[in-house]
Amino acid sequence: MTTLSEVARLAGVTSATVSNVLRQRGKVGEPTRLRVLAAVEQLGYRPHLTARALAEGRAPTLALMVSSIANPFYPEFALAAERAARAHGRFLIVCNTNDDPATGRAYLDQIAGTLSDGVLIMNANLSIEDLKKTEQRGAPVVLCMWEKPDAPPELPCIAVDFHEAGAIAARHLMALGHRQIGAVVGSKKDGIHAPRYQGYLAARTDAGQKHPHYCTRFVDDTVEAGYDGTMALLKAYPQLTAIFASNDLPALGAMNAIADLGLQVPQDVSVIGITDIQWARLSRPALTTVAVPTASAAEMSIELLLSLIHRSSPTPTMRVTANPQLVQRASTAPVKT
Amino acid sequence: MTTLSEVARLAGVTSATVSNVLRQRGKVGEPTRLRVLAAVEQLGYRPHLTARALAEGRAPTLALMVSSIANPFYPEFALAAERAARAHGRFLIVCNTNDDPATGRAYLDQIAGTLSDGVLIMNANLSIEDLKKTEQRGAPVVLCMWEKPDAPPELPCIAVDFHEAGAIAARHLMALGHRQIGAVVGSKKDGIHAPRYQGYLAARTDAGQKHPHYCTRFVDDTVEAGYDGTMALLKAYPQLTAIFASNDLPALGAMNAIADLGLQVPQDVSVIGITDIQWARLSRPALTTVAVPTASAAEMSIELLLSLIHRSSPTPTMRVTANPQLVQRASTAPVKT
DNA sequence: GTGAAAGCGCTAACAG
DNA sequence: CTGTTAGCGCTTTCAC
Repeated sequence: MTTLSEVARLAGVTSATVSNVLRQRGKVGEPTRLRVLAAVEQLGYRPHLTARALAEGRAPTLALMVSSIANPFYPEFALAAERAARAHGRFLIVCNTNDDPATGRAYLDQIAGTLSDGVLIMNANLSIEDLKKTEQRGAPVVLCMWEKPDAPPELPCIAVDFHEAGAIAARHLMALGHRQIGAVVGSKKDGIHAPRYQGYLAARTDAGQKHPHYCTRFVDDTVEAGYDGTMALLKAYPQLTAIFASNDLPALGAMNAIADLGLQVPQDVSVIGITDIQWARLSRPALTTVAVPTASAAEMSIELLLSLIHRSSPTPTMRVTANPQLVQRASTAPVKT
Repeated sequence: MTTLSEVARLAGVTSATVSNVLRQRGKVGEPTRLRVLAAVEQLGYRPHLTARALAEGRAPTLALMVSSIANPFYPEFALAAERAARAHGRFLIVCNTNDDPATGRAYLDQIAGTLSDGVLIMNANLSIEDLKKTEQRGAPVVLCMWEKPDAPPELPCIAVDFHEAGAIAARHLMALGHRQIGAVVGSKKDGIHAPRYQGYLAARTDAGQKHPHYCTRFVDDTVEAGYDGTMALLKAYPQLTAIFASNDLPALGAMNAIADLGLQVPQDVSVIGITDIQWARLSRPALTTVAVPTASAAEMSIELLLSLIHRSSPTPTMRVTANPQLVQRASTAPVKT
């Protein structure tokens, strides 16, 4: 480990000067600058990020809280977030809360403001109070990909119009002539996917159709749960010609269930999801879905977080991503006549 | 941000004492201890991790270098690694090199030894020289899930017997009666998957069968490339009854290709992969594969890294994971007679 | 047992 | 332009 003062000694200057050279502060004579640079090169000096952060009064990283990076949706977000963080000279710490509030709190307590300057929150099962508390301690918090709220949000957030995403899915299915549609919602009734379902419902109502509540299953946001939910739905209501899933994972499970029932997607039953994760286009048939701008949401999240860190803006800001968009692939088709 | 000395002042002691209390150093009188604890509680004090690391002369995190966390294999590894790191009081920084050596080097230069005490290397397209250099600067490096080498490794590593994994896959296919087998290898001929292919080849040779080299395609390690490779193979050699893929991603692609050719897996063509990623059991049909102990490899990697950090052991150590194991699912079946 | 003091490696005024 | 002086918040001898 070679330090600043070692470089300084070799270059015959003081560490302050070396620091100035390295930080491009100007105000250093060309000859000394060159000498310093030579010494840096010779010694292979690299700044000590931890020390620098401490001296600068900031933390060296940003944190991303997710319930589990193994959920196929998060890596895509994390990748984009890391890139954006790097572009701003920051490193990203990924914190898996495992959906456990205690773990999440422990993370917040330990790193917010000390190891991380700010925290990105991706569904991590943390209470607003906990988040507000860490915010008050000086570590800004940004809610990533939250539902676009009616009222001003309680915390800074990047909002996605999931309600509209649900509506888009419903409209697509209806445009194909589907009337008997089953809904597989990947959360509790009032959970995280509720707005998507509401959007779906609203679109159907707007079209003068009613979706019977018994044609809906509230399940976990997994392939397996989507499988089970669809299985139950299709067994109870064989007349269903389409499945609306509130997320791609359950949608993929729905396709499996339909296949296991000896039916064909999309000839017998159409399936649509929401998000457009990587696997949506890799499945057979490729999944029709409503794409949500994941990467740009990640970038926006980082940018909002950094602006909060720098200006410590007190008012909760909200930024809305571009609108969800239909990605028509092979899992939806006109209803059989 | 409340600091140690603020706590000290409130408790009517000095910061050294507070530190002693917090670090459970003993040697503090019970009454003072209680007073300090009360002050900590009252002020909501939390140690400043960055400052602590600097004072202790260590870095506050560990780093994991991967080419891209969006590759479906890595999140599972990263999750396990993060858990293991947490269990040892460390935080994990995920570094996406995007397969670019320059990016990887930049990461090493910046964080190794300054922000991270050590680095886990998961296929990140970094040269051994670069890694040795960072090791010499005092930041231990561990190669994760490397091929089990014949010679002692140049760097500490967690080795997996991928050669055996390939052999297991071959034996399984042969046991089902397959003789006409196509191989789709997810790397260059001498690339990262070479040992798996060698293992496959060796097992076939041992069984007195020869695998014609023209029945092999070297492709990228992706679903799409596996699709293309299988497509080409099957069009050229319709007599093939099975596909050996060196990884699950190309294996999944192989299944898609077979389906698009109007054939059935496994009735017409069997498919086997290696790794057992999450999606292997979710595909339709579920993929038969040779499971590699990902999670335990991650734990072993963290443990080896930490032991290197603590004892700075100079000799490259190698630890071998448990053996790969066949996971028989629905994508393989006896050859049609 | 507790306090005083030095220092981790760096940055940021301020002097000269 | 360059050096001096203070810290950042914490840990760690070493006295008392």
